Amino acid sequence: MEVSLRQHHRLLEFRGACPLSVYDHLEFKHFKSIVAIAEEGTITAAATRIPLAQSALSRQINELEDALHIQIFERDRAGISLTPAGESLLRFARELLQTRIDVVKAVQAIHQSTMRPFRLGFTPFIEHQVISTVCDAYRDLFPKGNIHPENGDTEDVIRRLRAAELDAALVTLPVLPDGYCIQPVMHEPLVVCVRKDDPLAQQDKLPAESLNGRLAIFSDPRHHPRAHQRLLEMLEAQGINPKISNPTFNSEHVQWMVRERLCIALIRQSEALHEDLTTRPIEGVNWTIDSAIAYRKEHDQEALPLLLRDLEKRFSVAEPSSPKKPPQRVREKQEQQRLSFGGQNNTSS
Amino acid sequence: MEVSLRQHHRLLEFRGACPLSVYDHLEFKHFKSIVAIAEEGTITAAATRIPLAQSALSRQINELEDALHIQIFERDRAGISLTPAGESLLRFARELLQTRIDVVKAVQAIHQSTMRPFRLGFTPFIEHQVISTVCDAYRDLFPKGNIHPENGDTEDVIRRLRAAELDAALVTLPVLPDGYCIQPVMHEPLVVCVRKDDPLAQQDKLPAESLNGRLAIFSDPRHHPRAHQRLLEMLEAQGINPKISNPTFNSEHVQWMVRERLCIALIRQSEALHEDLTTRPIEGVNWTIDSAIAYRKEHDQEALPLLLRDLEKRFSVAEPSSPKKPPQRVREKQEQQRLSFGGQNNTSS
DNA sequence: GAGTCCAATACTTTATTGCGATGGCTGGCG
DNA sequence: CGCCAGCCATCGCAATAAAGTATTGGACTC
Repeated sequence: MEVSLRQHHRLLEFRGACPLSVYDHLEFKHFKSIVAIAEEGTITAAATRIPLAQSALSRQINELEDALHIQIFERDRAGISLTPAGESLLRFARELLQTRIDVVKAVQAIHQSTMRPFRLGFTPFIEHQVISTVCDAYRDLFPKGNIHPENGDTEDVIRRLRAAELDAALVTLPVLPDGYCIQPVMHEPLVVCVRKDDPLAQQDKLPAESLNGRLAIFSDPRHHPRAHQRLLEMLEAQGINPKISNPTFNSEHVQWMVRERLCIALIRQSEALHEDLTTRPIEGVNWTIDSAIAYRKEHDQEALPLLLRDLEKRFSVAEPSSPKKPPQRVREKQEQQRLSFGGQNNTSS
Repeated sequence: MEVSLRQHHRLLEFRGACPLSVYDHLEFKHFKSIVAIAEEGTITAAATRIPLAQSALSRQINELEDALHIQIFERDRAGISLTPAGESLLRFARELLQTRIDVVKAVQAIHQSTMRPFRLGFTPFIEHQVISTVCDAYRDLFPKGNIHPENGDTEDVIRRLRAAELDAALVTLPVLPDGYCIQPVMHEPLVVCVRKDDPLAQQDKLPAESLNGRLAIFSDPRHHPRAHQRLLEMLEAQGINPKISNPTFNSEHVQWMVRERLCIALIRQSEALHEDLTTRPIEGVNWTIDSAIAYRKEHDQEALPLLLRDLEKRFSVAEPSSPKKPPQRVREKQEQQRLSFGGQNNTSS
């Protein structure tokens, strides 16, 4: 019986499974050693920090270099320094060590209480597609986790974020980066919406002065005071005196106002337009609506670091002005998904 | 002497350094065990695959769960299954194990021959900003590495990629995904460039039929035969009969032709325009120029997997139609870099 | 109720790692 | 010039951790 077991081991070593390989000689403890030596400058100093005996650390690194056939350090008098290979390895060592911490924290959180729900605030100005991308990312990372999106005005969302009633919030800039961090996710140009038969539509870019007295703004000071104020400042800097309309986030409403020749308005470039309307950029300026995810630096949501890391990938494949299609990964060989010059999808409604 | 050393150890355990922590109980070998158990369904089967004794594996997992205070597996009759926490952990385990392999391969390559240069092909249609982003990513990952960008026509670049004379290539789609893989990096809408005083400029979206007989194309069959053919097909599908001009990639040249009323032309939406010109989308279609990085599946460039991984992050922060600014990471609290509604940068030349 | 399959446990054996000591090397300093 | 100090590599030995062997006990099947 015991003989047959041992034979199995032998046999399996030659199967395609995943038996011993060179890579197995590299463990997280080696990463820690490498980081410590690189930071301390000597094996001796690093050893006291690990903590470990100097001899043990020296041996550990030598055996690693031997197993991997990589010379990580250059030993010369009075110390030890990184080789080019070691410098790259150091970079990855730091990254992976941090990832390990994030993973453990997140998985611990899932275990305790099957993970408390992730409370994601968002403001009315955030596009739905952005919210769903964030939710998808979360569910992909934590299949059994719960994510609770809740909307609210910017100040309200920020206040709740700061009060730890939210774990993260999707907001549009500008916001005061006070007590929390932000990571941008999308930038979208702002353009002027006019009737197609408006004289302004003749021009390709609208001079700022041509908007004076006609441009209405619909942003609500209560929904996002800083953005509202910033918008007024920017308009003033361009010599534009806007009409302050009743606030609304309803794009249909805004477009109706423009169609009725009551005003012209600023809208997102990607907004679906009524057929009587068109958009024009403003000459000499480059205003955008910037969406970002905000979170407390001292957060207690263990899922957050991994989610942020994943979002960096999600908001990938820069795709100007067509906010559809979740990020597609075409890594290994497969049907080429998108033949360019391809879709006949109508972008307008 | 020996006493003082040991005292140092004691002291340092309480410093902020990086002494023993919970996370250190999780090593790569645990990841391997978790993956094996999850895939095999029983500890016994997984143990023969690792290879390891069943008892050892059982203990290893139990001790890990104990140290991390995470229940990874659910033991019931007839086997073992993942808890929700375990499912998430499994995901990260696979990812990190692959990363470890990629890291070791890349660093080994740096060591041997101080890493052979990374030969990156690109075609004339690739925006310079894309190339520089890729080069930046490479240099960031491998400070001592060399990257050699070389340009060429699409077929030439693809041929050299297939012949292993290039390690990767930035190309515009479509290309036959034959023997190599592609990973998209950017999509850019194609629009029609017309004079501002052209009657067509009155319209907001140009009906396909209005282009018939006027649209000239400048794509070179030699530079990219498939894209050329695809473009012709797409035009034909819309009933557009194009004028075939002498091929050129010089945007100034194309714009000059349009300014001289010789034709109208398809250009990238983000192209800098002469002041007499403007652009209009074509109604009912959504043509884009798709940039992608192509590489052999059986590549021998060890830097490639890590570069691809990093590029997923680099081409981040979807930023419609303003191809500037390398990706900025605003992770930890710092000056909020971009106040929205912010720049007064002129996008046109 | 015997057979089977599986995880967990007890105990033994092996491997790893740690420690202290030593030697070689280099650079600084008297 | 030579001595000392600092550093890394190596060695022998001891402690610890991990793996292996054998066994137990539970649960399901027939």
